[in-house]
Amino acid sequence: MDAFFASIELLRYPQLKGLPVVIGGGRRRIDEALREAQGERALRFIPVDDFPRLKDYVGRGVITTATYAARQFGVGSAMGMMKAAKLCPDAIVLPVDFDEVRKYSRAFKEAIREVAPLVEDRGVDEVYIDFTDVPGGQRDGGRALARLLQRSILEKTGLTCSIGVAPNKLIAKMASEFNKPNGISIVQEADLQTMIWPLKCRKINGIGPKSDAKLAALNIHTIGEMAAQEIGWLIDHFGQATGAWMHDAAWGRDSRPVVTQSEPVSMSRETTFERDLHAVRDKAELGAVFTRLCEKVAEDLERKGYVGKTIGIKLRYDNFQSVTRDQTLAHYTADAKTIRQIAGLALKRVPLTQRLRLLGVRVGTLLKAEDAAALQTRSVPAGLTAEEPGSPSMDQLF
DNA sequence: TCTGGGGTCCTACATCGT
DNA sequence: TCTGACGATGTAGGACCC
Repeated sequence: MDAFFASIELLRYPQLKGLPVVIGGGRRRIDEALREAQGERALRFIPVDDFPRLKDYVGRGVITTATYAARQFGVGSAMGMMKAAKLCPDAIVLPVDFDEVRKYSRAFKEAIREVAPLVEDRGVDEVYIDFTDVPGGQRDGGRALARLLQRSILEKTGLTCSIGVAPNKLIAKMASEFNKPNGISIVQEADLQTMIWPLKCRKINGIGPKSDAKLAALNIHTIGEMAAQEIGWLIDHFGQATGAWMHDAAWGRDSRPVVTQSEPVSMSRETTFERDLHAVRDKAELGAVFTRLCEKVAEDLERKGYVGKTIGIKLRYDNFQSVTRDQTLAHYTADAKTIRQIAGLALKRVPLTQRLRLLGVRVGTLLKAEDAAALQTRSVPAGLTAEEPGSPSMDQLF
């Protein structure tokens, strides 16, 4: 298979070109700051000097993405806003406008599908493309088709796009990083030793901070050093599946197909509080947030046409430790009240003496609503529809 | 001064039925 | 009847991704 990996560059304010800009943080706080300064003026008309700066940012939140100018200061995705403010206090802060992002994401993917129909979704700004059977795809090693895609994306969205071309998804993804922004990189099998092996292990999609640290402790820092290890040695240290996968990855082997269709496994909603909340002292506030989260998950399920039967909660304490509790029902549901009730039971199985930073609700084991309707028997297990006498009401769960 | 939100996948372990 | 092996399933936690 021949694969492309394409990702778009999403910053769209021409007046900010070349400046350090970070996008992220709590959306509401930044929106408020912008409105205070600008009224309802559209972002693209705001003069550069009027944008809020990182040093003025107050509160929780992390950076979603940063311009290359901001990255020069060591600022990057997933970094806390407070830490970033120390590194680059004058960086401009922009809110994440998810509706806009989704709109451009759709246009980006449509533009690609018109040229190459086998596309795998990898989030809002990334896709894999199998171009094996696209007419003319092999011309100039794939470069001609990549250029065509870039042109088409630019025409339809105004966005630039970086593309990696390789024999499989693993290498295509790495290749796309070589020449950003708006670049094309081609990596062939024969380039493995010169182009891939010198890279840090962390560049492999699937090796995160934990695995990277463990590898470093074993004195393995580059992909080439990883490739030099016996597969058995990797399995001894990382387990059967991970060890074998690491060995394959280091040798540039990846047989995963481009998957054009997939079903969601779970849907969830979670929120981090402005301040840490206490289960007893902030009972009313927590209860209201909890109910709202359940309603939102139910709305999501309804809107997308799914039902689920594993209902779970997640919470994060003030020390950042997280716990989850799941409960599986005998039947599928998308009903907010049922979700609230079962999630409430799950919540009761968790110690609530410590302050809470985050609360989340999840519904898993999903099925298309129409498939579930065909399956569903009319009988509902006792105890799930009516409360038993003496059992706590939903308002008493905290 | 810490560390978002929405996901997927993997592993380990407990439990249960055969 | 007891015991062990084994697969299926549920649960909890964690790594990782965008």
